[in-house]
Amino acid sequence: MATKWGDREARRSDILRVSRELLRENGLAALQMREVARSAGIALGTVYTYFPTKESLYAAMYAERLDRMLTELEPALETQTDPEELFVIVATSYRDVYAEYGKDLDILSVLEGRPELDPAVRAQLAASTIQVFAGLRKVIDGVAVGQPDLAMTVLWSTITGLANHFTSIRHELHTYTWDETVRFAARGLVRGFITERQTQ
Amino acid sequence: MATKWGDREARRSDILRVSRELLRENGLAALQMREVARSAGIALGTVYTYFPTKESLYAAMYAERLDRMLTELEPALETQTDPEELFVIVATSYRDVYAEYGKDLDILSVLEGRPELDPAVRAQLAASTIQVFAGLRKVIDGVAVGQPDLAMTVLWSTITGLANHFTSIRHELHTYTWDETVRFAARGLVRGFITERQTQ
DNA sequence: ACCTGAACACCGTTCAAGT
DNA sequence: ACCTGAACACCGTTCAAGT
Repeated sequence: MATKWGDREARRSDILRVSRELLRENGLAALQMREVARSAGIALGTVYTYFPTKESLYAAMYAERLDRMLTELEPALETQTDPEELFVIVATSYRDVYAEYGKDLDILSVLEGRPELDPAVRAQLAASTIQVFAGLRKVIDGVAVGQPDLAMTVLWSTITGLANHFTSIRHELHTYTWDETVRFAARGLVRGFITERQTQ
Repeated sequence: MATKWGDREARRSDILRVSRELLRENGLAALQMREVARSAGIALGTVYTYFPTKESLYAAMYAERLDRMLTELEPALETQTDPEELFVIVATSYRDVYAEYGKDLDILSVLEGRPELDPAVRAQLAASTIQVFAGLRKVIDGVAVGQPDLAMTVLWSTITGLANHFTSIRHELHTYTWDETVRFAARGLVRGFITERQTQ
Protein backbone atom coordinates (compact mmCIF):
# COMPACT_ATOMS: atom_id res chain seq x y z
CA MET A 1 0.00 0.00 0.00
CA ALA A 2 2.90 2.29 -0.74
CA THR A 3 0.84 3.77 -3.52
CA LYS A 4 1.35 7.50 -3.66
CA TRP A 5 -1.29 10.18 -3.68
CA GLY A 6 -2.46 10.76 -7.21
CA ASP A 7 -1.00 7.62 -8.76
CA ARG A 8 -4.21 6.49 -10.36
CA GLU A 9 -2.73 3.57 -12.21
CA ALA A 10 -1.22 1.98 -9.11
CA ARG A 11 -4.39 2.75 -7.18
CA ARG A 12 -6.58 1.01 -9.70
CA SER A 13 -4.23 -1.91 -9.62
CA ASP A 14 -4.41 -1.98 -5.80
CA ILE A 15 -8.19 -2.07 -5.91
CA LEU A 16 -8.24 -4.93 -8.37
CA ARG A 17 -5.66 -6.88 -6.40
CA VAL A 18 -7.39 -6.66 -3.04
CA SER A 19 -10.73 -7.35 -4.70
CA ARG A 20 -9.33 -10.53 -6.18
CA GLU A 21 -8.06 -11.57 -2.75
CA LEU A 22 -11.37 -10.83 -1.05
CA LEU A 23 -13.25 -12.78 -3.69
CA ARG A 24 -10.94 -15.75 -3.42
CA GLU A 25 -11.05 -15.81 0.37
CA ASN A 26 -14.74 -15.43 1.04
CA GLY A 27 -16.62 -15.40 -2.21
CA LEU A 28 -18.76 -12.67 -3.69
CA ALA A 29 -20.51 -12.01 -0.39
CA ALA A 30 -17.26 -10.65 1.06
CA LEU A 31 -16.66 -8.39 -1.89
CA GLN A 32 -18.09 -5.32 -0.28
CA MET A 33 -17.11 -1.87 -1.35
CA ARG A 34 -16.24 -0.92 2.24
CA GLU A 35 -13.97 -3.95 2.53
CA VAL A 36 -12.35 -3.17 -0.79
CA ALA A 37 -11.68 0.40 0.30
CA ARG A 38 -10.30 -0.64 3.67
CA SER A 39 -8.07 -3.33 2.17
CA ALA A 40 -6.77 -0.94 -0.45
CA GLY A 41 -6.08 1.69 2.19
CA ILE A 42 -8.39 4.32 0.72
CA ALA A 43 -11.74 5.88 1.53
CA LEU A 44 -14.98 4.37 0.39
CA GLY A 45 -15.77 7.20 -2.00
CA THR A 46 -12.41 6.84 -3.68
CA VAL A 47 -13.25 3.39 -4.98
CA TYR A 48 -16.09 5.01 -6.87
CA THR A 49 -13.76 7.38 -8.66
CA TYR A 50 -12.13 4.31 -10.20
CA PHE A 51 -15.13 2.05 -10.70
CA PRO A 52 -18.51 3.75 -10.98
CA THR A 53 -20.38 0.68 -9.75
CA LYS A 54 -19.61 -2.57 -8.01
CA GLU A 55 -20.58 -4.37 -11.17
CA SER A 56 -18.00 -2.52 -13.25
CA LEU A 57 -15.33 -3.48 -10.72
CA TYR A 58 -16.47 -7.04 -11.00
CA ALA A 59 -16.40 -6.91 -14.80
CA ALA A 60 -12.84 -5.58 -14.74
CA MET A 61 -11.78 -8.45 -12.49
CA TYR A 62 -13.48 -10.90 -14.77
CA ALA A 63 -11.76 -9.51 -17.83
CA GLU A 64 -8.41 -9.93 -16.12
CA ARG A 65 -9.26 -13.47 -15.14
CA LEU A 66 -10.20 -14.40 -18.70
CA ASP A 67 -6.94 -12.97 -19.92
CA ARG A 68 -5.08 -15.18 -17.51
CA MET A 69 -7.07 -18.21 -18.57
CA LEU A 70 -6.14 -17.57 -22.19
CA THR A 71 -2.48 -17.20 -21.34
CA GLU A 72 -2.60 -20.56 -19.63
CA LEU A 73 -4.58 -22.07 -22.48
CA GLU A 74 -2.57 -20.76 -25.40
CA PRO A 75 0.25 -23.33 -25.56
CA ALA A 76 -2.20 -26.22 -25.42
CA LEU A 77 -4.47 -24.70 -28.03
CA GLU A 78 -1.59 -24.37 -30.42
CA THR A 79 -0.07 -27.81 -30.06
CA GLN A 80 -3.06 -30.02 -29.35
CA THR A 81 -4.99 -31.25 -32.37
CA ASP A 82 -7.12 -34.04 -30.93
CA PRO A 83 -10.67 -32.69 -30.60
CA GLU A 84 -11.46 -34.76 -27.54
CA GLU A 85 -8.36 -33.48 -25.79
CA LEU A 86 -9.12 -29.91 -26.79
CA PHE A 87 -12.59 -30.14 -25.30
CA VAL A 88 -11.20 -31.42 -22.02
CA ILE A 89 -8.59 -28.68 -21.87
CA VAL A 90 -10.97 -25.81 -22.60
CA ALA A 91 -13.63 -27.18 -20.27
CA THR A 92 -11.21 -27.67 -17.39
CA SER A 93 -9.75 -24.23 -17.81
CA TYR A 94 -13.17 -22.65 -17.90
CA ARG A 95 -14.31 -24.58 -14.86
CA ASP A 96 -11.66 -22.82 -12.80
CA VAL A 97 -12.87 -19.44 -13.98
CA TYR A 98 -16.45 -20.47 -13.37
CA ALA A 99 -15.65 -21.54 -9.82
CA GLU A 100 -14.61 -17.97 -9.05
CA TYR A 101 -16.93 -15.87 -11.19
CA GLY A 102 -19.34 -17.96 -13.17
CA LYS A 103 -22.22 -18.19 -10.82
CA ASP A 104 -22.69 -14.47 -10.80
CA LEU A 105 -21.30 -13.35 -14.10
CA ASP A 106 -21.34 -14.81 -17.54
CA ILE A 107 -18.67 -14.82 -20.16
CA LEU A 108 -21.03 -13.81 -22.92
CA SER A 109 -23.85 -11.90 -21.35
CA VAL A 110 -21.37 -9.41 -20.00
CA LEU A 111 -20.92 -8.14 -23.52
CA GLU A 112 -24.60 -7.61 -24.18
CA GLY A 113 -26.63 -4.70 -23.03
CA ARG A 114 -23.95 -3.11 -20.90
CA PRO A 115 -23.03 0.03 -22.76
CA GLU A 116 -22.13 1.61 -19.43
CA LEU A 117 -19.01 -0.51 -19.09
CA ASP A 118 -15.61 1.08 -19.45
CA PRO A 119 -14.72 0.76 -23.16
CA ALA A 120 -11.29 -0.65 -22.27
CA VAL A 121 -12.87 -3.37 -20.13
CA ARG A 122 -15.41 -4.08 -22.83
CA ALA A 123 -12.67 -4.48 -25.41
CA GLN A 124 -10.70 -6.75 -23.11
CA LEU A 125 -13.75 -8.91 -22.51
CA ALA A 126 -14.59 -9.06 -26.19
CA ALA A 127 -11.08 -10.08 -27.15
CA SER A 128 -10.95 -12.82 -24.52
CA THR A 129 -14.34 -14.17 -25.43
CA ILE A 130 -13.47 -14.37 -29.10
CA GLN A 131 -10.31 -16.27 -28.31
CA VAL A 132 -12.03 -18.73 -26.01
CA PHE A 133 -14.50 -19.49 -28.74
CA ALA A 134 -11.83 -19.76 -31.37
CA GLY A 135 -10.22 -22.40 -29.18
CA LEU A 136 -13.41 -24.32 -28.84
CA ARG A 137 -14.03 -23.98 -32.54
CA LYS A 138 -10.98 -26.11 -33.18
CA VAL A 139 -12.80 -29.00 -31.50
CA ILE A 140 -15.48 -28.76 -34.14
CA ASP A 141 -13.27 -28.12 -37.10
CA GLY A 142 -11.30 -31.15 -36.03
CA VAL A 143 -14.24 -33.40 -36.70
CA ALA A 144 -15.95 -31.31 -39.38
CA VAL A 145 -19.56 -31.58 -38.35
CA GLY A 146 -22.48 -30.59 -40.53
CA GLN A 147 -23.67 -27.58 -38.53
CA PRO A 148 -20.72 -26.08 -36.73
CA ASP A 149 -22.62 -23.17 -35.18
CA LEU A 150 -25.18 -25.44 -33.60
CA ALA A 151 -22.41 -27.71 -32.40
CA MET A 152 -20.61 -24.74 -30.85
CA THR A 153 -23.70 -23.82 -28.88
CA VAL A 154 -24.13 -27.36 -27.61
CA LEU A 155 -20.46 -27.79 -26.70
CA TRP A 156 -20.36 -24.50 -24.87
CA SER A 157 -23.60 -25.26 -23.05
CA THR A 158 -22.24 -28.59 -21.91
CA ILE A 159 -19.07 -26.96 -20.68
CA THR A 160 -20.91 -24.35 -18.65
CA GLY A 161 -23.35 -26.97 -17.40
CA LEU A 162 -20.56 -29.25 -16.26
CA ALA A 163 -18.69 -26.35 -14.68
CA ASN A 164 -21.83 -25.38 -12.82
CA HIS A 165 -22.44 -28.95 -11.76
CA PHE A 166 -19.00 -29.52 -10.32
CA THR A 167 -18.86 -26.11 -8.76
CA SER A 168 -22.07 -26.43 -6.78
CA ILE A 169 -22.28 -28.32 -3.54
CA ARG A 170 -24.14 -31.17 -5.10
CA HIS A 171 -21.13 -32.64 -6.89
CA GLU A 172 -20.16 -34.02 -3.50
CA LEU A 173 -22.96 -36.49 -4.05
CA HIS A 174 -21.16 -38.01 -6.97
CA THR A 175 -18.52 -40.64 -7.07
CA TYR A 176 -17.10 -39.44 -10.35
CA THR A 177 -14.31 -36.95 -10.64
CA TRP A 178 -14.25 -33.97 -12.93
CA ASP A 179 -11.64 -35.63 -15.13
CA GLU A 180 -13.66 -38.79 -15.64
CA THR A 181 -16.82 -36.88 -16.38
CA VAL A 182 -15.35 -34.38 -18.80
CA ARG A 183 -13.51 -37.08 -20.68
CA PHE A 184 -16.67 -39.12 -20.91
CA ALA A 185 -18.54 -36.05 -22.17
CA ALA A 186 -15.82 -35.23 -24.68
CA ARG A 187 -15.83 -38.70 -26.13
CA GLY A 188 -19.60 -38.83 -26.39
CA LEU A 189 -19.91 -35.39 -27.91
CA VAL A 190 -17.17 -35.87 -30.47
CA ARG A 191 -18.62 -39.20 -31.51
CA GLY A 192 -22.12 -37.81 -31.57
CA PHE A 193 -21.16 -35.06 -33.94
CA ILE A 194 -19.05 -37.24 -36.16
CA THR A 195 -21.95 -39.59 -36.52
CA GLU A 196 -24.10 -36.60 -37.23
CA ARG A 197 -21.94 -35.73 -40.17
CA GLN A 198 -21.86 -39.22 -41.60
CA THR A 199 -25.60 -39.21 -41.99
CA GLN A 200 -25.78 -35.81 -43.67
CA MET B 1 -57.74 -10.87 -0.44
CA ALA B 2 -60.86 -12.02 1.36
CA THR B 3 -58.65 -14.13 3.56
CA LYS B 4 -59.93 -14.04 7.13
CA TRP B 5 -57.95 -13.21 10.23
CA GLY B 6 -56.28 -16.38 11.52
CA ASP B 7 -56.71 -18.47 8.37
CA ARG B 8 -53.09 -19.44 8.07
CA GLU B 9 -53.53 -21.83 5.22
CA ALA B 10 -55.25 -19.30 2.98
CA ARG B 11 -52.75 -16.65 4.06
CA ARG B 12 -49.80 -18.80 3.12
CA SER B 13 -51.43 -19.49 -0.20
CA ASP B 14 -51.98 -15.75 -0.74
CA ILE B 15 -48.33 -15.04 -0.09
CA LEU B 16 -47.20 -17.69 -2.55
CA ARG B 17 -49.63 -16.52 -5.21
CA VAL B 18 -48.66 -12.85 -5.10
CA SER B 19 -45.01 -13.81 -4.93
CA ARG B 20 -45.40 -15.84 -8.08
CA GLU B 21 -47.05 -12.88 -9.79
CA LEU B 22 -44.35 -10.46 -8.68
CA LEU B 23 -41.62 -12.79 -9.86
CA ARG B 24 -43.27 -13.30 -13.24
CA GLU B 25 -43.86 -9.59 -13.77
CA ASN B 26 -40.53 -8.14 -12.80
CA GLY B 27 -38.11 -10.89 -11.96
CA LEU B 28 -36.35 -11.61 -8.72
CA ALA B 29 -35.48 -7.96 -8.19
CA ALA B 30 -39.15 -7.14 -7.68
CA LEU B 31 -39.63 -9.91 -5.20
CA GLN B 32 -39.21 -7.74 -2.16
CA MET B 33 -40.69 -8.67 1.16
CA ARG B 34 -42.41 -5.27 1.44
CA GLU B 35 -44.01 -5.77 -1.98
CA VAL B 36 -45.08 -9.27 -1.08
CA ALA B 37 -46.68 -8.03 2.13
CA ARG B 38 -48.43 -5.14 0.40
CA SER B 39 -49.73 -7.32 -2.44
CA ALA B 40 -50.97 -9.93 0.00
CA GLY B 41 -52.68 -7.27 2.08
CA ILE B 42 -50.76 -7.96 5.25
CA ALA B 43 -48.04 -6.30 7.30
CA LEU B 44 -44.38 -6.85 6.58
CA GLY B 45 -43.78 -8.74 9.78
CA THR B 46 -46.59 -11.14 9.06
CA VAL B 47 -44.80 -12.55 6.03
CA TYR B 48 -42.05 -13.63 8.38
CA THR B 49 -44.46 -15.65 10.50
CA TYR B 50 -45.08 -17.79 7.41
CA PHE B 51 -41.62 -17.82 5.86
CA PRO B 52 -38.69 -17.23 8.18
CA THR B 53 -36.49 -15.90 5.37
CA LYS B 54 -36.86 -14.68 1.83
CA GLU B 55 -34.96 -17.72 0.68
CA SER B 56 -37.42 -20.12 2.29
CA LEU B 57 -40.26 -18.32 0.51
CA TYR B 58 -38.36 -18.68 -2.71
CA ALA B 59 -37.72 -22.38 -2.08
CA ALA B 60 -41.42 -22.98 -1.46
CA MET B 61 -42.26 -21.26 -4.75
CA TYR B 62 -39.67 -23.34 -6.53
CA ALA B 63 -41.03 -26.57 -5.07
CA GLU B 64 -44.48 -25.66 -6.34
CA ARG B 65 -43.10 -24.85 -9.75
CA LEU B 66 -41.32 -28.19 -10.03
CA ASP B 67 -44.51 -29.96 -9.08
CA ARG B 68 -46.29 -28.20 -11.89
CA MET B 69 -43.53 -29.08 -14.34
CA LEU B 70 -43.89 -32.74 -13.42
CA THR B 71 -47.63 -32.66 -13.84
CA GLU B 72 -47.14 -31.28 -17.32
CA LEU B 73 -44.37 -33.75 -18.03
CA GLU B 74 -46.02 -36.89 -16.76
CA PRO B 75 -48.15 -37.88 -19.77
CA ALA B 76 -45.23 -37.48 -22.15
CA LEU B 77 -42.86 -39.40 -19.89
CA GLU B 78 -45.25 -42.32 -19.79
CA THR B 79 -46.04 -42.60 -23.47
CA GLN B 80 -42.86 -41.46 -25.16
CA THR B 81 -40.18 -44.10 -25.61
CA ASP B 82 -37.83 -42.50 -28.12
CA PRO B 83 -34.77 -41.30 -26.18
CA GLU B 84 -34.16 -38.32 -28.46
CA GLU B 85 -37.73 -37.19 -28.02
CA LEU B 86 -37.56 -37.67 -24.26
CA PHE B 87 -34.47 -35.52 -24.03
CA VAL B 88 -36.15 -32.73 -25.97
CA ILE B 89 -39.25 -32.90 -23.80
CA VAL B 90 -37.42 -32.84 -20.48
CA ALA B 91 -35.04 -30.13 -21.62
CA THR B 92 -37.80 -27.89 -22.91
CA SER B 93 -39.85 -28.30 -19.79
CA TYR B 94 -36.88 -27.52 -17.60
CA ARG B 95 -35.94 -24.50 -19.65
CA ASP B 96 -39.26 -22.90 -18.71
CA VAL B 97 -38.58 -23.49 -15.04
CA TYR B 98 -35.06 -22.22 -15.44
CA ALA B 99 -36.27 -19.05 -17.10
CA GLU B 100 -38.15 -18.19 -13.92
CA TYR B 101 -35.98 -19.59 -11.16
CA GLY B 102 -32.85 -21.21 -12.48
CA LYS B 103 -30.50 -18.31 -12.46
CA ASP B 104 -30.83 -17.87 -8.75
CA LEU B 105 -31.77 -21.26 -7.47
CA ASP B 106 -30.76 -24.74 -8.44
CA ILE B 107 -32.83 -27.86 -8.62
CA LEU B 108 -30.26 -29.96 -6.83
CA SER B 109 -28.25 -27.65 -4.62
CA VAL B 110 -31.44 -26.66 -2.86
CA LEU B 111 -31.45 -30.06 -1.26
CA GLU B 112 -27.90 -29.87 0.04
CA GLY B 113 -26.82 -28.03 3.09
CA ARG B 114 -30.13 -26.38 3.85
CA PRO B 115 -31.30 -28.07 7.02
CA GLU B 116 -33.14 -24.88 7.89
CA LEU B 117 -35.75 -25.43 5.20
CA ASP B 118 -39.28 -26.37 6.17
CA PRO B 119 -39.35 -30.19 6.18
CA ALA B 120 -42.51 -30.19 4.05
CA VAL B 121 -40.83 -28.01 1.42
CA ARG B 122 -37.73 -30.15 1.54
CA ALA B 123 -39.77 -33.29 1.00
CA GLN B 124 -41.63 -31.68 -1.89
CA LEU B 125 -38.36 -30.64 -3.50
CA ALA B 126 -36.81 -34.05 -3.01
CA ALA B 127 -39.78 -35.83 -4.54
CA SER B 128 -39.83 -33.55 -7.57
CA THR B 129 -36.12 -33.83 -8.14
CA ILE B 130 -36.21 -37.60 -8.00
CA GLN B 131 -38.99 -37.69 -10.55
CA VAL B 132 -37.26 -35.30 -12.93
CA PHE B 133 -34.22 -37.51 -12.85
CA ALA B 134 -36.23 -40.66 -13.26
CA GLY B 135 -37.64 -39.11 -16.43
CA LEU B 136 -34.23 -38.27 -17.76
CA ARG B 137 -32.99 -41.69 -16.82
CA LYS B 138 -35.35 -43.15 -19.38
CA VAL B 139 -33.34 -41.41 -22.07
CA ILE B 140 -30.31 -43.37 -20.99
CA ASP B 141 -31.99 -46.67 -20.38
CA GLY B 142 -33.48 -46.34 -23.85
CA VAL B 143 -30.04 -46.59 -25.41
CA ALA B 144 -28.36 -48.62 -22.68
CA VAL B 145 -25.03 -46.89 -22.40
CA GLY B 146 -22.04 -48.31 -20.59
CA GLN B 147 -21.87 -45.82 -17.74
CA PRO B 148 -25.38 -44.55 -17.06
CA ASP B 149 -24.45 -42.38 -14.07
CA LEU B 150 -21.83 -40.52 -16.01
CA ALA B 151 -24.21 -40.13 -18.90
CA MET B 152 -26.86 -38.73 -16.55
CA THR B 153 -24.46 -36.08 -15.34
CA VAL B 154 -23.56 -35.07 -18.86
CA LEU B 155 -27.14 -35.00 -20.10
CA TRP B 156 -28.26 -32.95 -17.15
CA SER B 157 -25.35 -30.56 -17.52
CA THR B 158 -26.17 -30.04 -21.17
CA ILE B 159 -29.80 -29.36 -20.33
CA THR B 160 -28.95 -26.77 -17.70
CA GLY B 161 -26.30 -25.26 -19.95
CA LEU B 162 -28.71 -24.94 -22.84
CA ALA B 163 -31.41 -23.55 -20.57
CA ASN B 164 -28.95 -20.99 -19.29
CA HIS B 165 -27.82 -20.13 -22.78
CA PHE B 166 -31.27 -19.52 -24.18
CA THR B 167 -32.42 -17.73 -21.07
CA SER B 168 -29.64 -15.16 -21.02
CA ILE B 169 -29.63 -12.14 -23.27
CA ARG B 170 -26.95 -13.54 -25.46
CA HIS B 171 -29.16 -16.03 -27.22
CA GLU B 172 -30.45 -13.09 -29.21
CA LEU B 173 -27.15 -13.24 -31.01
CA HIS B 174 -28.01 -16.57 -32.48
CA THR B 175 -30.00 -17.44 -35.50
CA TYR B 176 -30.99 -20.82 -34.19
CA THR B 177 -34.13 -21.48 -32.24
CA TRP B 178 -34.39 -23.46 -29.05
CA ASP B 179 -36.14 -26.29 -30.87
CA GLU B 180 -33.43 -26.65 -33.51
CA THR B 181 -30.66 -26.53 -30.97
CA VAL B 182 -32.15 -28.98 -28.48
CA ARG B 183 -33.00 -31.43 -31.22
CA PHE B 184 -29.48 -31.18 -32.58
CA ALA B 185 -28.10 -31.73 -29.08
CA ALA B 186 -30.42 -34.67 -28.45
CA ARG B 187 -29.41 -36.38 -31.65
CA GLY B 188 -25.72 -35.86 -31.04
CA LEU B 189 -25.85 -36.97 -27.42
CA VAL B 190 -27.89 -40.07 -28.07
CA ARG B 191 -25.62 -41.07 -30.91
CA GLY B 192 -22.54 -40.28 -28.89
CA PHE B 193 -23.58 -42.54 -26.07
CA ILE B 194 -24.74 -45.35 -28.31
CA THR B 195 -21.39 -45.27 -30.01
CA GLU B 196 -19.80 -45.27 -26.61
CA ARG B 197 -21.52 -48.51 -25.76
CA GLN B 198 -20.65 -50.26 -28.99
CA THR B 199 -16.97 -49.89 -28.30
CA GLN B 200 -17.11 -51.13 -24.71
C1' DA C 1 -7.07 16.93 -9.52
C1' DC C 2 -7.61 13.64 -6.19
C1' DC C 3 -9.37 11.99 -2.03
C1' DT C 4 -12.49 11.83 2.17
C1' DG C 5 -16.30 9.95 5.01
C1' DA C 6 -20.70 11.30 6.66
C1' DA C 7 -25.15 10.80 4.87
C1' DC C 8 -28.72 8.77 1.98
C1' DA C 9 -31.41 4.96 -0.08
C1' DC C 10 -32.85 0.49 -0.07
C1' DC C 11 -34.29 -3.77 1.68
C1' DG C 12 -34.04 -8.10 4.68
C1' DT C 13 -35.10 -9.03 9.40
C1' DT C 14 -36.60 -8.34 14.32
C1' DC C 15 -39.53 -7.47 18.18
C1' DA C 16 -42.30 -5.00 21.50
C1' DA C 17 -46.92 -3.79 21.26
C1' DG C 18 -51.70 -4.40 19.57
C1' DT C 19 -56.23 -7.29 18.88
C1' DA D 1 -52.69 -17.02 18.68
C1' DC D 2 -52.12 -13.98 15.12
C1' DC D 3 -50.89 -9.71 13.29
C1' DT D 4 -48.68 -4.96 13.14
C1' DG D 5 -45.20 -1.59 11.64
C1' DA D 6 -41.57 1.10 13.55
C1' DA D 7 -36.86 0.28 14.16
C1' DC D 8 -32.46 -1.97 13.25
C1' DA D 9 -28.67 -3.76 10.32
C1' DC D 10 -26.35 -3.86 6.23
C1' DC D 11 -24.40 -2.26 2.10
C1' DG D 12 -24.28 0.20 -2.54
C1' DT D 13 -23.95 4.93 -3.85
C1' DT D 14 -23.57 10.12 -3.58
C1' DC D 15 -21.67 14.56 -2.69
C1' DA D 16 -20.16 18.62 -0.22
C1' DA D 17 -15.96 19.46 1.86
C1' DG D 18 -10.94 18.77 2.44
C1' DT D 19 -5.81 18.81 0.60
